[in-house]
Amino acid sequence: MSAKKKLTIEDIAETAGVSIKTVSRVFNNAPNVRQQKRDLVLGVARDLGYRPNISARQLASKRSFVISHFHDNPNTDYLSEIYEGMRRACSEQGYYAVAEKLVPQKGSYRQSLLDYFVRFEVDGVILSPPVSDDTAVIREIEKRDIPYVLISPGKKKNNAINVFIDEKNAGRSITDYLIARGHEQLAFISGLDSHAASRQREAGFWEAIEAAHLPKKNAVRLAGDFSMQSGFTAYDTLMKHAPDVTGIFAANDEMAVGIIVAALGNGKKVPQDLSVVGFDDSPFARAMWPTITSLAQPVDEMAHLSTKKLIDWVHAEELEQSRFEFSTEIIIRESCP
Amino acid sequence: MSAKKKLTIEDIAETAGVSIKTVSRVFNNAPNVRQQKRDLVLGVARDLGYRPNISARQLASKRSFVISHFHDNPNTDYLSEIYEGMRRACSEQGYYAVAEKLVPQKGSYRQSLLDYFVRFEVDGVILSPPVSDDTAVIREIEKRDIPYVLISPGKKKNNAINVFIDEKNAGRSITDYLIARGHEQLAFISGLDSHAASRQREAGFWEAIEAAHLPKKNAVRLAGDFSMQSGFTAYDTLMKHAPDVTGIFAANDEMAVGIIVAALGNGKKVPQDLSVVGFDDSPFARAMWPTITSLAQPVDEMAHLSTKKLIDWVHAEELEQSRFEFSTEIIIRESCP
DNA sequence: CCTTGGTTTGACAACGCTGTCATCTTAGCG
DNA sequence: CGCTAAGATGACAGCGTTGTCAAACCAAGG
Repeated sequence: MSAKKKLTIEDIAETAGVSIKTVSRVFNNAPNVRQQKRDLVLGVARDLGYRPNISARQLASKRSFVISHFHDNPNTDYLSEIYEGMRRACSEQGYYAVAEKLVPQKGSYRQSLLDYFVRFEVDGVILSPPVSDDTAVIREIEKRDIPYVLISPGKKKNNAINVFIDEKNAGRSITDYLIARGHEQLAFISGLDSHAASRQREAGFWEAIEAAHLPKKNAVRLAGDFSMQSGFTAYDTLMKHAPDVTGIFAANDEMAVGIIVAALGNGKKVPQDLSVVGFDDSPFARAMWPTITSLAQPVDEMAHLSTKKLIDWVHAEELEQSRFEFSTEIIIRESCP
Repeated sequence: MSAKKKLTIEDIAETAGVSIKTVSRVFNNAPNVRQQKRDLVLGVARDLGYRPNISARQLASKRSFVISHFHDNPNTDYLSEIYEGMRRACSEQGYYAVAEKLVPQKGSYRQSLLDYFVRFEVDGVILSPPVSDDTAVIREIEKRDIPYVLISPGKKKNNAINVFIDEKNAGRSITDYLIARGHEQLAFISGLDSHAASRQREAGFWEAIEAAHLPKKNAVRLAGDFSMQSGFTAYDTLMKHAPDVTGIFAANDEMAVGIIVAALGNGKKVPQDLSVVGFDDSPFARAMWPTITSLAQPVDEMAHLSTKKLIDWVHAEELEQSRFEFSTEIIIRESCP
């Protein structure tokens, strides 16, 4: 219950017997400080429980210590994971993480971004789909020389941090998994063809079929649109045209739910009669029963790493590495154990 | 593409022909400024596009201009809505909205909160369930005299802003709706009894039955646990013991999904043979097909209003009104049109 | 027309930090 | 052992606001 007075850089400087500037250098990881002093200052600061005042830093350095995530994605689960990853990285470095939903106008998020820039200052920006594919937005950010991250962009940019997974490879590996579980009659339920990701996942599917030397006729492709209902419908079609299929790969979890519901309604047991795998590891995959085996992106980790690299970039004024590919993980659950 | 130099309070003072202090007063809505000057300053500021520098404000005023939402709720949809409501209110007043997930230790979020307070300064706090029921957390916040909001708290506090809905009334109104649609044989699927909200919703259910003068035997209650699967199971029980039921009220949307899936599998048509309503208006209610009629809380609005009131409180140093009850809305969809 | 006391306005010193630049050390070399 | 250049350290002036307190103004009463 001690009345902890607010510590300033001067308190630290005084008890460490150095100038405030040296303390400042230590806290900014500036070069040209003897290791011994660095340790001394750090020790004193820790003992006293000192933290630099963000506002004063901002004011003096003209930096904002704010990293902003611009998005427009209805998948709140995805957004939350990104936010959490950002928050951790920011918190480690004394930055603030903020998220802003952009509103499209005439097909671009540009105006919405400009509205934001009038009001707030940011040191770094993170863009997630679909904003990460808005060239007008990217242009505005580059014009201001703000370091930025593109999460899963349609096309990667060299002067930005790109974080992504290999969609094709992911489709390949989950199909490999189905095959490894003994399935030889497979089906792929596609999402909307306009989504590049769906097409790439499908490419992975066919690659796996080929690699396993399964005859082409053992595999079918059905068109879906990412909705539960399209999964439901796909099941009917499947029973009509390829009733021997035992393993299904749906391009997202919602369609997997639809398939399972249809199968259950049709008296089939999942996974005994029919195994199903999804994609995205969404809340649906966890809430459905049987729970759904699904392919997960390490979204939190992607956000964490890229935020860290972004802050490094802010400090270094130079981009070191521009591409970070992440590997995916198959979350094994009841629908295909 | 003009190189817009950064404006300071001095620029405004100069072109308005007043002192910087007067400009400051205007922007802080301080008393004792002649209306005429106030308008003059505001006009000049608008013309030049001036915005006060947040960091300088923070530094000089020792306020942080940060409102923080502490939570630990897996429902990201709910969190996102809160964040969006906060963000709008904050943005209107030049505040930053941040969200922080607290981690329980030994059953309390206290330590996690303290860790945060060591690192950051906040002007106001928003707590949502389950954090809003952690008395140790509330004590820490009160100890620091930080204005705070409790969203849907178990017990309301007089020296805090409480925002909530009347759960019982909500249960009543959605049951009324079922009855109004002509259903006379009803069932309620409960959630976990440990959740006060579930019990209150049920109370509303029975109140509606009584008000409609339906015989008690026309209504049954089945125990669920908020999971999809428990809804699925409940359906079987229902068919065994009360096959005449035509209208079901599930205490949340996930159980409603389970019920519908079971019914579809059983060859029943929803809503023709069986009507189902849920609660929470979650993403499941929108993604399922048939889409699910559900009761929605105005979460965004609740967050927006309470954030606004919270900021008022920060400025006024005094709490005006402590309770804000919100009314709910029935979102009519296909499962009970 | 002068007081009086409240209202309005302004001058100036903080606020806690970083940038700049000057000064002091130190290691390396002839 | 002295000289030099690079490295380490410090003094001090901002950064753009608000708080404090003093000064100027103004209306009303005597």
